[in-house]
Amino acid sequence: MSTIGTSVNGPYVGALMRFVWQWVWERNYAGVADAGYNDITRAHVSMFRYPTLDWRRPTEIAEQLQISKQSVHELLTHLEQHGYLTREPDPSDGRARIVRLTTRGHELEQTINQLAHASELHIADLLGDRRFAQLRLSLEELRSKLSDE
Amino acid sequence: MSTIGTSVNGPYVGALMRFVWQWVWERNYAGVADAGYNDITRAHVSMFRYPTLDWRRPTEIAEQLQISKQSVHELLTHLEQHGYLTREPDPSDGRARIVRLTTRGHELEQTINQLAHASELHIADLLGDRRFAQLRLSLEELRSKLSDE
DNA sequence: TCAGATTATAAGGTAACCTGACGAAAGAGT
DNA sequence: ACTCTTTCGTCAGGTTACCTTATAATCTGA
Repeated sequence: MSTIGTSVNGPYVGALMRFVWQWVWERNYAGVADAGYNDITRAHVSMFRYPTLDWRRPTEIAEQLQISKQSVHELLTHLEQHGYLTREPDPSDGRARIVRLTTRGHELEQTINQLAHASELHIADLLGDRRFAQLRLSLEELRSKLSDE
Repeated sequence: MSTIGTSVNGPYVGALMRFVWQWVWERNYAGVADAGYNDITRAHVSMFRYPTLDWRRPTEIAEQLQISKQSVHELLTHLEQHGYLTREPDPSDGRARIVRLTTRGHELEQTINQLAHASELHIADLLGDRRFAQLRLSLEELRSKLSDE
């Protein structure tokens, strides 16, 4: 029995996207663990999905991850305790702090980015360049239109 | 700043799929809540993503949802307490039980299926029939190849 | 027949979130 | 300069959705 929901004409694209995304995510997280990062969880890894954690403020991170400031605070505390980053006072705002990645943190970030890139290449390879480009174009259009609503 | 990870040539398709899938999922779950189902959570709704919950065994459900039997047990207990299903003994196996949807459970299932279908139509509409068909074909191919690995 | 597997369930634990409240600092209006 | 409101990070405490381990009942195969 399939694990994918079905419509009249075949599986739902929503369900298919969930499946592919989960495959990528599992692969990427496993890669992080295999690289020797055994003191962080999935939630910590997903904080790195942005351009970078370096020079960012906790509140800003919370908005982009769509989780509460408190959750971000806890995740940052863990990463700080394990030597991935420090939180320094913001010279331009006495209330705020700024996240600074340590060398170890930069290495982790680079590992995560390389894994994401490798998964991307893998998918492109399975689909062929032409269809991969079409896929990305359609997905970008969906993202753009859906975020306008 | 974008909430989507970027590669050299644009956003990662993995990140884009997460975005679209989350949009669909939020919309569907909101639809369930709007239909008046306020005594169930996201976890309960996701149990209905399969063909049907009717006539299924808890262990079977656990395998397909990829969660533990205990988690399934708790979720089923909640659904049973709120009148969506009953668990009856399996005549062919004294250890096992069989999930039976009540009328209320069937109504919920139908609501969920209609919402999923509506989201599918919405996406098809945004993309146009031709590109939607291409998208589904590519996603199906990815699912098929990825699950073979 | 009886050892081993499998079913549902119980008990207890944990990760990843949440809300609400707070002091400190910033910014706006008077 | 002085309040008023907002925003920042943080603390305390709670919930949800999972998990592992264990167990009684039952089934299965040698």
